[in-house]
Amino acid sequence: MDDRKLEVLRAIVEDYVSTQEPVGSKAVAQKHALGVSAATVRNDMAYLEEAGYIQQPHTSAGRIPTAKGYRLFVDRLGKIKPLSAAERRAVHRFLSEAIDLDDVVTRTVRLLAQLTHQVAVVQYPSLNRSSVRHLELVSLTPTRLMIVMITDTGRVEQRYAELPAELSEADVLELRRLVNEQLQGRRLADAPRIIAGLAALARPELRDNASALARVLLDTVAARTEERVAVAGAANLTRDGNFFAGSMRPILEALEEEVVLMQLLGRADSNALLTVRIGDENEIDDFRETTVVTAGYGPGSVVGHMGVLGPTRMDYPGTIAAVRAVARYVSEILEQNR
Amino acid sequence: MDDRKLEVLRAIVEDYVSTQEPVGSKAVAQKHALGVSAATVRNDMAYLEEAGYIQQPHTSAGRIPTAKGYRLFVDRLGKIKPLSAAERRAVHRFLSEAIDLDDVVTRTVRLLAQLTHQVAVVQYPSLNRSSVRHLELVSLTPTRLMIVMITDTGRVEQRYAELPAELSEADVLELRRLVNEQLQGRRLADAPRIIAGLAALARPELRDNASALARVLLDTVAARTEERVAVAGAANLTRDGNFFAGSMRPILEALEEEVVLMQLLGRADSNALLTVRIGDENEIDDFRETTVVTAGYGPGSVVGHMGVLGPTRMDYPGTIAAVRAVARYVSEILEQNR
DNA sequence: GACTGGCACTCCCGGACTGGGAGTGCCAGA
DNA sequence: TCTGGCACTCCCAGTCCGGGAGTGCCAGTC
Repeated sequence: MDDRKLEVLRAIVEDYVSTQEPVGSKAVAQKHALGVSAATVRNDMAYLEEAGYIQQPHTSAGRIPTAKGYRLFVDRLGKIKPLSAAERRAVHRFLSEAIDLDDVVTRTVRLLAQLTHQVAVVQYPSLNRSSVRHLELVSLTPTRLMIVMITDTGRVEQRYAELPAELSEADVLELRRLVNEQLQGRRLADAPRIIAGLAALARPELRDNASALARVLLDTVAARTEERVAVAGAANLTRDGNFFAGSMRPILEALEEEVVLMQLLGRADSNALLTVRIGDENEIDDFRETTVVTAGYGPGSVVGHMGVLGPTRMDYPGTIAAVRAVARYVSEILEQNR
Repeated sequence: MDDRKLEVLRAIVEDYVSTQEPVGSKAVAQKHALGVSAATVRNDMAYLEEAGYIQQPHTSAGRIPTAKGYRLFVDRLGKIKPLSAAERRAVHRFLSEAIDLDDVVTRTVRLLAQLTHQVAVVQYPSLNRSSVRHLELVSLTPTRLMIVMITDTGRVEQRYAELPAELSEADVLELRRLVNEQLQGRRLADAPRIIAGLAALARPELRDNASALARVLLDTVAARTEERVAVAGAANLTRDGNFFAGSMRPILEALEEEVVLMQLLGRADSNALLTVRIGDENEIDDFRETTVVTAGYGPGSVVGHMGVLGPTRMDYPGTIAAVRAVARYVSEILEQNR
């Protein structure tokens, strides 16, 4: 495939993204200074269509890119356009004002939605990849205990335990020391094993209570592996003709299904810094017309993913740059708060 | 206004809600067994239109209710239809499986959306109306302190404080005792006053650190009066012809603006068990075509509001029943966890 | 006086039709 | 290999039109 054909493809992608209308040979020849006539462009277009990069909505209409065409564009043609200095400053300031983890995530997801004009999705730092920073036990009544777990990524989980026997304040102190000794600094993925042996380490008189506590702890670290995600920018779905009414419904529904969102984010290859899945590269049926751009973030290692979701016809260079920049800033912030 | 006219209005509201189409005199006379002819119904309709309860989209079309008409329907004609026993059981089971406050709110908002087929909104228990159950101080480094505040409604807030001087473990214990002594059981609304006097109560050597801590505490209880809300069921906006594309955008946008949502929920008269605001009774422009049904909830006193939001053309008896029932169950659950 | 059947009238809605325009494919010539 | 020309295709928006649903009013009946 020669260079000019690639240029024609680039022209089609760029024009179609900005106008949302099939682009014809004449427009390409004129606006993009290829130095050839419309007829020549037509020949190239015929080739590109044959090869599956573009298609015609109907005879005698202009061409629009296929998923395969976008893929080629992203891989070989799109030069990522970095954020402006002003944008970078704004991102930085907005994120550094966050007061806690919840706030970081909320701000991040809004920022992404605003920068990209798409729907943004941010996964909370995964519990599995976090470690225990501190466990707090608070005695509510002699037989009722509140457990608060704080992770190094700033997540706070709380649970209640009903105890089989009464517990004195001194007992609570002892249990608190025990669980912290055993669990502090440990990765949550390793926690279940440790918790299993916990009761055996307590004084015999405390053993019943300790195992009740262990059961709840186990639930805290394991069962709630279900991950949380934040979403923003749903209104962007209605942007110009982003989605025609018909295909909007299932997407709005999916946005409220953690499972689906996690699939979209998680399928991202964790090794890659940034993943772009275009159209039917998403294996979920409702997202055949959708592109998902995701990036991992975290202090050092990846503890979660974030991304945006929009029509395949999106501004790839801009979107990719925004997602990458925001993921980096968030990682920095988590690093600082470590 | 005689009884038959009211019956005609009821027929129009009910038919229009279920068919979404202007209803004509013939349909009313036939289906609703009023024992009179279509011509008579026409006379009544002319009266109802004159009085502002119904209107004609255009000459020679059927009638649709106005906001005033819905209002009359809700106030005088709608007999609330209670949930079925099966529904009640399902609600109860689903909510009682919640593991913490976050989970209660998440489940509640989904449940409401599903029961009513509308957009549901649930406010987290207001910090202002909660009291402090426990304050936990965790020393991260000698000059960095994590503060975790737990309220009696189960909310957990965390903050970090940078300290002017180093703090020993014993000092942390002392401060923890001090702040808990002073604040435990106090309502958050009263907390700022108490916190202001906090530093003065500490040992002179701890005073600088205590006031740094106090500043952060103040921020925790006061600044974050900004309330949180959960939303679900946005996909229901696309239901049949619920909202025409044009009016959907601003509503999706509003759903991501806490401020607007709080306005919608909060304007609810706190004394009323249940509030229905129809069409232009909402003072927000984008919600002129929208009805909001809200209820307060809480253990004993009201600590937050929940509700649903949909087109004025909604199933009032069913929606009202659902909101009321869910609010009651949630209140019960909070009562139990107190 | 309240109700009813009849009737003329209004207006929306969907389908059929049409002309213009944008874009294509192909071909012959440079 | 590229280009200008040309016939062809098909969408789109506008117009026109008939059917149908619903109304308002009126004169007649109980």
